Amino acid sequence: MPGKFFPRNKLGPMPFCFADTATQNVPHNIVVELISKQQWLRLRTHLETTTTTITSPTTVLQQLFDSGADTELVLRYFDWSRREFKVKYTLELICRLLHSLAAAKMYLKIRNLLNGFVKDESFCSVSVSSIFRAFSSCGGDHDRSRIADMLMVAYVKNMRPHLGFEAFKRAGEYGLKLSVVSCNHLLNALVKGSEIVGAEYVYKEMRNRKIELDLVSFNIVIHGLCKVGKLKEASDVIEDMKSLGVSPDAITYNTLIDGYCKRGKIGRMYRADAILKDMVESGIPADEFTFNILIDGFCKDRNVLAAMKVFDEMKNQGVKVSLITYSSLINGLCACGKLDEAIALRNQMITCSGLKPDFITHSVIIKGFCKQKMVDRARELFDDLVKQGMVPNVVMYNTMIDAYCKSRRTEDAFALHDSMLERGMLPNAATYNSLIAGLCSEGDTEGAKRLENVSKNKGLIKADLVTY
DNA sequence: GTAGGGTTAG
Repeated sequence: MPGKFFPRNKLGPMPFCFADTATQNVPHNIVVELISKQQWLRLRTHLETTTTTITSPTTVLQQLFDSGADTELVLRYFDWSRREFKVKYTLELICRLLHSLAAAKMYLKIRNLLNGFVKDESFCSVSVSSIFRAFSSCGGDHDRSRIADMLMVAYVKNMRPHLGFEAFKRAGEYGLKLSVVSCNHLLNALVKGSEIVGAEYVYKEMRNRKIELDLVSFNIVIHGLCKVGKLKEASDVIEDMKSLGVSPDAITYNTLIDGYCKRGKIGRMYRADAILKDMVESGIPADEFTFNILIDGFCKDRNVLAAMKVFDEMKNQGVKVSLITYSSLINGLCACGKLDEAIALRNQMITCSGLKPDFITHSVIIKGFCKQKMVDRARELFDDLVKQGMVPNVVMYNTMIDAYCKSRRTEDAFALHDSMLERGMLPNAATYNSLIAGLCSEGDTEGAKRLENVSKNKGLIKADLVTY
């Protein structure tokens, strides 16, 4: 039976092999595990009635399509042949498969397939526009829209937000309707990647295309605008959403409050407070996030007193106090040089709230001690952290090294530099700059020059960063 | 199926 599949044995999951490979492009004696005997019988029937010779996996796929084989079977063959032969099917055949899957409403399978494609470098090098062109040749509008929608999400979820953005634009050109949730995925990816201009474009375009924006869409857009300090615009979006019948929730208000706290100019905490009033008046009580945002905001505003008042209010209202709450406060106290109070608060946190200081809590206090030139106290905590199984990162090492250097304890600094290397951590420009400055301040110009060369050879020093 | 809060050295 030249050029035909035939069964090899009849036990267990039915295997079969390609025969007569001499005249074919199919590797010799490849055993295919089909899931069931029934599946195999169906495939064989399709092939026997439609073909006499098999030339390549691609031909088989085409023949399966043409014979009207059921989609499940075609997909099995598709997956298997890609795995076994490393076949790269043409875009046309892939589209054909996606469309039959869509027609069969096998959306989960489409999602899985697309995710697999998008993880593949060679698929991503194919321009999005050519993929859309291939898509447009078959299937109905509804299915095409759903596939485009899933493709966009696949790009976004697999760290290809630009391709997702591209897919969003092409979908518009082809008049394909995308879902809000998918667009939200894209919006969020753009905001996370600080591509706010892109996010604003998507937002406007969603409105143009009559994709009904929901609460999540608005919250993401507000976050994006806040992230780049466009606070007025963010407030305007809240008005827009209200007029479109979408009520802001705690996340909306918290995002805007945080925006003012972090990006606002003078009077930002006053503004933040005003938004809080709006929020409460709209019937949305301040939650854990709100309090934490305000506490951190006041701390960064160097107003620890106000932060403490918010903290008290938080406890009065029975809102859950967390490690984040304490870390923000401890950070505020450290930044003001109130180390004793910071330590007291940390102890209070452990005894009263049963919370365990984590890496960030430690970092904050270590940095506080270093800033106060209390390098031994910083070191105690540093060692403590290591004892607890936490691993200092490069920033923490650099903080300690810099403090040692500024205290004219270059030897201790170099000892830490060495332990950094032992831990497999790479010193960076900041490390070297501190050490070089330390050597200089001890009058070791030669040593400083040597180290500068080491640093330069690693390509680390930028001209404007040279410290002497 | 998607959205908000704490540390980043010189």
